[in-house]
Amino acid sequence: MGRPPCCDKEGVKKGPWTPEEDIVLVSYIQEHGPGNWRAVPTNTGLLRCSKSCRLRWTNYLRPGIKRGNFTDQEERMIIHLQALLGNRWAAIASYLPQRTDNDIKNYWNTHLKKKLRKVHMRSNYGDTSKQGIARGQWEKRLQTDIRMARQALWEALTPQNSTTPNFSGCFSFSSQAQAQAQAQATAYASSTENIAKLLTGWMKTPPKAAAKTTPHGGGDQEIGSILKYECIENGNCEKYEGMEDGINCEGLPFSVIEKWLLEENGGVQTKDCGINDIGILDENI
DNA sequence: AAGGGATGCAACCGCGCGTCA
DNA sequence: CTGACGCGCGGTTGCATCCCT
Repeated sequence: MGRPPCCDKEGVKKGPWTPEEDIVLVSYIQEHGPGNWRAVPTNTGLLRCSKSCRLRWTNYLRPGIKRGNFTDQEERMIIHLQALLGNRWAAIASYLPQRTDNDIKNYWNTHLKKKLRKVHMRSNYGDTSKQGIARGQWEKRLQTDIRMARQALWEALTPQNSTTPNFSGCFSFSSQAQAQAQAQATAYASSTENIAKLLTGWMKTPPKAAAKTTPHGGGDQEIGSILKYECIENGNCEKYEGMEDGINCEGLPFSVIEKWLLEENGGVQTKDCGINDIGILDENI
């Protein structure tokens, strides 16, 4: 039953990628654009399966990926989105254009899960007489928020409501959040100097095909992808020209869900609605 | 300084979905 | 209609590094 694995051919290399392989892959994609992964190993001579090539590109070599520590905003956003969407990492990643789904998944599994469990234990065994009231109110509010968000999601995905802003995965943060995110963005680093150099050239002249093909697929993300190139070129990844706070990257007002998700990410306050208050995620921890 | 456990992350695997002949 | 194929996604694994004793 089931399809035979795509990578069980003899002579197919597995394990960590070497800088040389990276360069071959990047050069090929620079020339042909991402996509048609089946053809990549045969055309490049790489002893890797197509899947492996795609994964390496989308999770590591693709320009615009931010590596390094997650910001508080990103962290909270992941927590909110995980509560809302579950383990749909690709969907969550679409809200954090500079992060890959794999990165987010790893971060959740290694950091956030642990953190939330810890916080939850503390709240279970600590003095909850005061917290109980606050938690009850907060949970009520969150439930309402989730209902609204689901409604918004439903509306956004329903064809007749096509005027609703879609989930393009692109936000404009408040100035404080921007400053922080921008500072963090400088943490982007590639695995090797060579690749970084290669990508520098690549980013200066992104091929049309590359902008067309998205890392996660789907029409909405195409926009995010294109804007990513713009932001790389402009050197400003948080806010695009003509964008204002409260306006998404398409120049449309935020949908309910976007507003909700950003409400507490805007640097207004972080005390009450940080992860310390997340208590309904037990099934996911 | 050494070694053993814990941690983080890149990469692999299997499955589902969409497309096309 | 159906089966093959390509791609994307989520879960899992394995290895390198870190940290503690």
